[in-house]
Amino acid sequence: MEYTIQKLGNLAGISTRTLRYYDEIDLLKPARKSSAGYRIYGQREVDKLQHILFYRELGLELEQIKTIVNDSDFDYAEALEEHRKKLIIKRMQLDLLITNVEKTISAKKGESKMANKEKFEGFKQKLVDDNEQQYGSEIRSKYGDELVDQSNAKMLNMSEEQYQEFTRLEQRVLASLADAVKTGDPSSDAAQQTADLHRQWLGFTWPSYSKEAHQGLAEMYVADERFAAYYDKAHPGAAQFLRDAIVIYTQQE
Amino acid sequence: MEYTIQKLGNLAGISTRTLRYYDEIDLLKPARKSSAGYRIYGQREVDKLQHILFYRELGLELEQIKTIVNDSDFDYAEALEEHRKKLIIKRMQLDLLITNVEKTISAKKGESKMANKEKFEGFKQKLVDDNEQQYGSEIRSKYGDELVDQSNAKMLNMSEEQYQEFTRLEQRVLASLADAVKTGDPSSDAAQQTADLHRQWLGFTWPSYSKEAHQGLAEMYVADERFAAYYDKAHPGAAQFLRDAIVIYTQQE
DNA sequence: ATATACCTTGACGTAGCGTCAAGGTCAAGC
DNA sequence: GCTTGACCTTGACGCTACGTCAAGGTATAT
Repeated sequence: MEYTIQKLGNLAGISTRTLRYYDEIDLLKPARKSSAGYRIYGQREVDKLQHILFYRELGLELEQIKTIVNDSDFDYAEALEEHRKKLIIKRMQLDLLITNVEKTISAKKGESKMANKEKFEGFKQKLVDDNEQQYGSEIRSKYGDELVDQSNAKMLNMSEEQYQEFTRLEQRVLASLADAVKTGDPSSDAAQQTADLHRQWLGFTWPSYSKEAHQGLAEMYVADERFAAYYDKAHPGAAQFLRDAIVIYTQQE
Repeated sequence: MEYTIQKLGNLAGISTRTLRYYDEIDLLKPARKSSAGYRIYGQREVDKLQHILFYRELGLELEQIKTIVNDSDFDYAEALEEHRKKLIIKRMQLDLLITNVEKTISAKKGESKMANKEKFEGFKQKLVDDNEQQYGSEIRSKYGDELVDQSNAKMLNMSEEQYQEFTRLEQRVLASLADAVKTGDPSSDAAQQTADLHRQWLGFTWPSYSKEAHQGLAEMYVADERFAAYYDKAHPGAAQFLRDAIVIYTQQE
């Protein structure tokens, strides 16, 4: 079986540009070229591409992948181990960043607390009550900060209407999912509509949309039992179905 | 006090190239230029640079920083909040990556080699079968399934005993939570014990422990209804309670 | 006058492609 | 045999935040 560039791209779910780039950097060369100069890929290239994409999924750099897939006796175990360390470090840095950002947020919030006074009225009342009771002042302030932090982030930033729309949308996702799952086909219109509703729903809590993030969340739906349980309530296997639909949704266009 | 480009660079600990770049993108213009065309910065620019570098430290993009430092009445609180969300998402993706890398490592290392090989063979076979038919989104989704299946062997990589302990631990978290919530006090011993169990439970699915991650997850328990529903099954308000307990737990030393 | 320390603009390189642009090729229908 | 449209080619810019030369002008001390 032979493939032109686009056929291989469709098969693997990547763009032709990507394949041309891989050719350019000698990561994946076509088996041969047709008389007209077209790239022709064979079965061996399909197999090799599978390996490449697998390692790409793991976040390895293409240069690394090149050595891994070319030297069959390359110590990929060590390469993966090194990669893991890098990722761990990256995550630690991210954690540091996040705490710094959070500190800044709560610090700035402290200054402008008065401005948002009314918004926080209810929470403040609760805080005061709590304070009166058992928490020591130190814990109280931290706890309070956190509470305000979280509330502000998730709910208080939404207006009442927004919040209602948010929950309504969630219901629609569930209803639509229940409908779609009956078709049994994640690429059906109904399923794709569900995925689109889901994307809209995400818009309420996520700062911006990205296919990658959407797909990443979809993976969590099957990987994490808590998510799975939530969707499977509607219909057994619904989580998996939703995940499939989202994958297709994000890969289109 | 006036500064040439290098003096300012030394003062702030950044390169002259960086300053020239900031000039180029209109992030930080010099106060004036000397007769020979040298960039001359004044005190105002020093101050502004402080702000710029502060936000840079937090990982914001220069474009964002530009709007923040130029519009004095820009809502930087919201910008920071959005930024935080982005970072959290990034962290989730990183976590997913890391677990996948780890799964791959242990799969390649372990004796499950054969199983994996078979899976991979089957995966390749499926590709061949698929291409006999036609190309389209449906196939792409299957392709995705296989990839995920393979890398997603998170549970399969656990031994039977490990898995049983994992589920047992989860039950203990729920039972302990049900107990603790009756005290009504997230700082109570019972609640703190629950948080500790929860940390142990995390150890099964998370490669390494960090307070930030633990706390981040706790926030999700209340922010995301799916998590909340899972814990509230045990007792109404249990999710909020667990989150409070975890916050206290992570803030202790 | 010369050395040297500092300044300028310009331009390429980075990772991994997305996205035109200009132009050749192939199969199908008329 | 011609047109159309789908598919192919190479080439080149764009994206982030600069690092790193390079070629050449300027300030200052000796």
